[in-house]
Amino acid sequence: MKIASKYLPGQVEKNWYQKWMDNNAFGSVPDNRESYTIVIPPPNVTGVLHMGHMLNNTIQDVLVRRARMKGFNACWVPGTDHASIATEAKVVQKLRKEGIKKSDLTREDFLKHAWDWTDKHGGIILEQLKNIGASCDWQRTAFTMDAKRTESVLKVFVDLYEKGYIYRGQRMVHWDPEAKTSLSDEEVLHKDVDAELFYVNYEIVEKPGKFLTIATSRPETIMADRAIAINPKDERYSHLHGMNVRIPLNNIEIPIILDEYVALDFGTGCLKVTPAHDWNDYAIGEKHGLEVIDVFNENGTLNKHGLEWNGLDRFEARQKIAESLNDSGFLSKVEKYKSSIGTSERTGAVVEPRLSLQWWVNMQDLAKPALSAIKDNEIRLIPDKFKNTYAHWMNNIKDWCISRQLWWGHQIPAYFYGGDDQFVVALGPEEALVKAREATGNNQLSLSDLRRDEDCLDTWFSSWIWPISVFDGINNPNNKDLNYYYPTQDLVTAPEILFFWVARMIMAGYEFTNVKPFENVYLTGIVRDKKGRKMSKSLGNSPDPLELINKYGADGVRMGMLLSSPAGNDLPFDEDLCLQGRNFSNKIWNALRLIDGWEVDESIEAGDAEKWAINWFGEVLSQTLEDLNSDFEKYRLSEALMRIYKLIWNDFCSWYLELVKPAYGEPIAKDVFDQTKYFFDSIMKILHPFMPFITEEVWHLLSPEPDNKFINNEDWPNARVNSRVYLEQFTHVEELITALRTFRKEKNIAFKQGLDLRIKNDLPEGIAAVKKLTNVASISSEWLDTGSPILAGAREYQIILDDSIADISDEEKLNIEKEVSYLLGFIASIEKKLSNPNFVNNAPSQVVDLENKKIGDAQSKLKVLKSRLN
RNA sequence: GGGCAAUUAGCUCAGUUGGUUUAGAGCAUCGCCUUGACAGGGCGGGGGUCACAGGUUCGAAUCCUGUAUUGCCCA
Repeated sequence: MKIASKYLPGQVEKNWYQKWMDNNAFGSVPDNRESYTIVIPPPNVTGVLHMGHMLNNTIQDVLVRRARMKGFNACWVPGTDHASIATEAKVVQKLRKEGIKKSDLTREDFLKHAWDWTDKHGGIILEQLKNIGASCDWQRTAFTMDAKRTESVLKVFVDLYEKGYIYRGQRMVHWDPEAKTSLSDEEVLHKDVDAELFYVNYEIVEKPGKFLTIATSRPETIMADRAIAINPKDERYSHLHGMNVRIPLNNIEIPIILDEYVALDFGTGCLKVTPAHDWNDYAIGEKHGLEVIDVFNENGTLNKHGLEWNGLDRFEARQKIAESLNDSGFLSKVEKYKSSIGTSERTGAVVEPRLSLQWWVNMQDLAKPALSAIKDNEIRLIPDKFKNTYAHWMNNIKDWCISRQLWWGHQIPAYFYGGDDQFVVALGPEEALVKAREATGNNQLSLSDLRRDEDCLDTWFSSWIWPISVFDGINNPNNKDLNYYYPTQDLVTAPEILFFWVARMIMAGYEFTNVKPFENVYLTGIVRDKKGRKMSKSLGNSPDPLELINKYGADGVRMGMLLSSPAGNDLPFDEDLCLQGRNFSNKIWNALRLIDGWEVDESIEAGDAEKWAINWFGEVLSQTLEDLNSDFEKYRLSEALMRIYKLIWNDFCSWYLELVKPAYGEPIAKDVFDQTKYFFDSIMKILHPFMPFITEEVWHLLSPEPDNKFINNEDWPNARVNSRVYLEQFTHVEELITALRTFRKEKNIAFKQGLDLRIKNDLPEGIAAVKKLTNVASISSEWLDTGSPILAGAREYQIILDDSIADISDEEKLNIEKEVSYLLGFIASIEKKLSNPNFVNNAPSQVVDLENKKIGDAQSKLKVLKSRLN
């Protein structure tokens, strides 16, 4: 068969994925093998594949494929997340473009639009995962808002409510004026910005004409001021204790109060207290019994308290009000200063503190087992540097605000039969009615008297039970799948969602199943561009993974990503790495072409060089397999891949194949050929988790297997030998070969011209290999004074040359002199060490012996080099 | 502002409890070679006072202290 000289991944990859699908190659059902499970971090249902997914899912695929070959019943569960706020924002935006306002729609109509959108765009990302080779069990695909998952979420809500963890409370929350919803603490990102500090004068009521100056960054909220606070220790203001001031613009009188919280050195030392619009002011307000006046509407515009600025956006109002204060003489100055503001993780809007009635989960007790699980290594974090951060967060955990003023999500299963505190929590309306009748004692109550809570749940309230709910373990505890696949083994995700998701899954795992949800958490880094910037749509610096796949093949891109992604470290992505991956595919392809072209002759015997090569490579392979086990144990995937890369490119292609390769036109001995195929087969298996497509293709071409048998179902190769005899011999073989190659180069001797090699001592092991790779024509131990000396390691050789080229050139001389001076320096440094009595007396004897050996070796080298110069 | 981590070759990273030659790998770079697997190749080089300053030790990239820079988390 004639195989193309270049490997073209496009069609090969499509063909194999189709065959894998046709044969349900990744399907898993419980059997008597041990299970290995990964649940996918569900991407947003309407999302498209970006580089972060590419990295994350490639890692999962490597782990799953390897587990499959290691004999586990491996199951990778795919699925998507409804992504409440993100999806709702997208749908609102899309409707706006069509001229439809969300506020004009009923909940039902809006949800219909949202489902249409989901049906249209949903699942695209799962199809894209197939392009990268993801070996998911597609029959288990789940969605956080499908029937089973929805039922699970409601059950969990009811359960936690009945246990007393969930409560309703009027509290300060983070408010996103763009999405018009509350947010959890975790959904708020803090950013440093350049802001302005406005110095505003408030007239002192008891001293007309006298003013008190306060510094504020938010003049638009002054109408809601309910006090001016000063530190009781602040002597500058002690004469004002007990007095009042008048708010500019609305002339309302408010008291001057004393509170230790006020910093003496910030601004003027006077703080305007606006309980409705600042977390700290709220606390001060509660302490001093101040009224809470909210000047904003839910979309961040000013309301009726905003006087003439009623209806104006908060930022515009800030400028206008500052101007107005200035015009009326109340503004004394404006200063620039650095400030930190909270923004919504999803919409980017600046969040407002807002007092409102929300649903909360008390986290104190849930956090306890989750904290000790990580602390006691019952669940491993990889890398473990995140343990501290995790512990810190868990120790300072606050209650979780789970209600969102959104429609796309799981509607809260609470039913009101009266006012805000008259409700029941139930799985459905009928059950709610029973409970409501019980609660009221009114049997006349009907379904139409019940009003379901309008809000829906935080997205993470469905994903925190994901490892359980994908196996339907909430609805059917102890079902066969759950018992078999759960707890799962590895979770692969980004550190950014360690608290959002991972910590909460651990809590949910212990709370709802009494066991941990997974054994290990592998935290990937963030994919960045060459300049170190995070890849994002808005920067336009994120390559499209699918285009990369077109260019380099999925295998090439997978390798590119994995080559430089140690756990927990950011990945500075560089397309050149994919190029390296593509080149590697081509290298493998051409090794196959070489073997494919060999003619086998059963009647010939393997030569010494070939025999030596087979023994040597057998040891290299075994050694690599051992090293790989330890790499995987430590989740050092980049190192594992690099190890395989070097095994294939250097050991297999550059050394082994060159050693067993028959001369042009000559046949190869059958046992050498079979051994070579066996080695090739093994290295394809080892590489398969990383580069699934080319390995599948080559494996099938190497020894035809039926199309419905796949390399991923083969056993992972075992180390066959544990000796290191040939590995040790190789050290000197390599030294000698390199020395001879260098010699040829320096003397400008063509490879075709055979060398006459003289050996001083015994014939080294593996000399046949040296002979073959360096074209040594004759070997003898007859030592001639006229021979050109060669040094390989610490051993001496000679090459006999015609007089015409035997003399050393100036260039050679220069090289030798360089080496001599290096050795002299080296010897001096060791002599210094050895002449130090403290070293000789204190260091262990092996260390001292070693230094003596070093010096001996160096001296004999020096001797040879000097003899060459004469 | 508080906490955590990092700093080793042009780039990305290894370097296990301090001692295996004056620190390794891949990529990049430079030179030479290349009609019988592969220029998407082969061979051979060059390149680092291990961020800086102290300290502990016979011995420090490795341990300690401080400084600087960067990143992440939290407020």
